Amino acid sequence: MKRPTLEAVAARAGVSRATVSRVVNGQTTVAPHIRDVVLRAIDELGYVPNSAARSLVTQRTDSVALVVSEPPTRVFSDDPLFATVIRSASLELEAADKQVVLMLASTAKSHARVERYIASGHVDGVMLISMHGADPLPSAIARMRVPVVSYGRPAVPIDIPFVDNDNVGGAEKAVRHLLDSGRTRIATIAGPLDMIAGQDRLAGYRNVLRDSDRRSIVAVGDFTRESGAIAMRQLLRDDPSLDAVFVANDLMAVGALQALRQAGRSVPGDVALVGFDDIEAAKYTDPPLTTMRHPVADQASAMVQLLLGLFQGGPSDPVILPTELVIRDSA
Amino acid sequence: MKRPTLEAVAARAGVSRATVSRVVNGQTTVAPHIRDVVLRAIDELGYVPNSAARSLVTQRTDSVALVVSEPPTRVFSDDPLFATVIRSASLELEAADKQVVLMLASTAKSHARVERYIASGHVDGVMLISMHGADPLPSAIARMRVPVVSYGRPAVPIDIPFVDNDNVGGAEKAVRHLLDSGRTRIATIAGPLDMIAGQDRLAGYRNVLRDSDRRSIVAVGDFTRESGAIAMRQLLRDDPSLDAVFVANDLMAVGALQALRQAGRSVPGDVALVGFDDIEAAKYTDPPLTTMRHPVADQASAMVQLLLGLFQGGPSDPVILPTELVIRDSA
DNA sequence: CAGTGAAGTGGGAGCGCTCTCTAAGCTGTT
DNA sequence: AACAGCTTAGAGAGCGCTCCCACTTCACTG
Repeated sequence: MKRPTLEAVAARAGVSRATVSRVVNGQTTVAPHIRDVVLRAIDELGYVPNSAARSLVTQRTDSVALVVSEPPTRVFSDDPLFATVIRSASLELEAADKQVVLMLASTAKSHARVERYIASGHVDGVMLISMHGADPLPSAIARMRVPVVSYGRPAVPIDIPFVDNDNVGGAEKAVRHLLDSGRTRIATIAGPLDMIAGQDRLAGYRNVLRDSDRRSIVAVGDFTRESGAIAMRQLLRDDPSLDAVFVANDLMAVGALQALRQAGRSVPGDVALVGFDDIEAAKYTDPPLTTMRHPVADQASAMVQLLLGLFQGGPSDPVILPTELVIRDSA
Repeated sequence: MKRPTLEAVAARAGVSRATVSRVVNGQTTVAPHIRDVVLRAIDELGYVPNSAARSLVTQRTDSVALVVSEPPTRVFSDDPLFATVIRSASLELEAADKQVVLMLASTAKSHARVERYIASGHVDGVMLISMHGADPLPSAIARMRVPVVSYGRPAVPIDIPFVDNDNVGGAEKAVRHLLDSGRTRIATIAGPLDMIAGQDRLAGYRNVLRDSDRRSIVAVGDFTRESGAIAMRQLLRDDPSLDAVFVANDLMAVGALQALRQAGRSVPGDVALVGFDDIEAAKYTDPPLTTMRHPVADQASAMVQLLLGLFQGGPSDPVILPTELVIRDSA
């Protein structure tokens, strides 16, 4: 009643275990008629290789971990990003015949668990999604002898390969667009500075303003809509004559739009607004939001490809994907 | 340079492999001072048990598969349900020290892959999310000798334990609420009839109308907003004097609301509307939607508990979770 | 003081597989 | 006819672990 083993198949086919193994693993050094006999025996017995036994000897598991090191509520509910990443990565890995083990690492306890799991050789590699600088997990995992890639540049300077979108360049493009359209007092609502996306987008903004000798006007939000509204109100107090704002993500831009309307400023008449991310809602705001689009799904599959490459001794150079200015009505 | 084994720890601690194994697995039949020596050796060597070797002999893997048998785009983008289920199930499994292997099974090819994976003993159990009747995967997996539970009652009559919300009872409650508030011509926009949620909610509607000797007026949608609008227009043509509609999900209800407005009917003045699911958007429609709330996260964790129970010979009785009428302004 | 039993430890088999090494069977060349 | 050189199959070791069983030790009982 228990599952058939290689041994059983070998007995039925009248060959040795080794030969069956060769057939199962697609080796060519088996005579065609023997092959057929073996395949029939496999079929009749419903044989499926035992993965534990196999990986015990091969030292491979054909599965990789997708470690999401963020508070669980944020992960799914608030941010469609994660869903897209998971879906895209899953699909890409499936094509390579690898399994995805999803690990949500929010608490210290689950961190320990993740580390133990990875250390125990359960997975061939790790894909890491961790957005916050204070997160100890990336360094911990990087120390292990297992291929790791990161979704997004790690917030602490550790040497693990990553795939990121060009946050700096994207921000530069956005701000330059505002300059080119004749705006002169350009403020920014930055994201949280413990996140790379927050840092880099602010850096891009500063780069362009510095090059054009303009003063930067900065308020900091935390990537939520509410914080965008609050920051916008603060900017209007700080510099009532501003005529453009680069907002580090669309969610905050939506909040900013709201605050601007309440303050009686028209967009883009009085104030031009450029967001970042091109989320779904950006199309439906009033006016529709000009924003920087970056390819989330592509980034996820690039991450998978990077990891798969690593398995075969491929390069570990970071991959930076371009962003694209989507011009709608707000700027 | 390679990972230390039990043998190495045993040598260092000056004991046998068996003793180290006992310590690692928390058995109590080890003298305290020996225990300490072993623990120190483990720590010094950085020993972590090899999971493949362990599961080869124990026949357990401590991981379970979460198989999502739906088109991949639907899975995440359109429906926050999946995200909630995945999050809730992950959290619950983590507490039980089990891993989640996420498998998206959309194509026939990936079906084969999922079956092979499960058959190969990679996981101790399977949680299945499959909403459509024509899906062959539930039956295929049910045939294997592995504990399986389903999120939602399987659309085909196969004998696998499941956790579902009370779709029939919920629909009954909703329709009864409409009756109780004095409505007399109550129509319904049903969901797709190859889905259990579609079938059951329609059945609940019919039950109540039958008992109160009223004629049922049915249009069928596919759970999308557009289909809700279309169905609503059709209902208005079929029976212009209807004064209430039970809509099988909120997304369609949003569409219906829109169609009613276009047709110049006020809600709830002319037509009362009750939805199902209590999605986020239901709060923000105009008027806010009266709807049936069901506990998605609870359902997911109940599914996990059911599966964990199965591992220990627990009951395989279906679990049905109650739904709750959330009265807002539309009815 | 022998006998019993509990507690603690070690030996060794074996989980199901892969892979190296060896042996056997061919073909083809001189 | 003999042997090199190839292809193909089998034997056997071993991956790292658990767990059964046997053994030793020591306390306690009659």
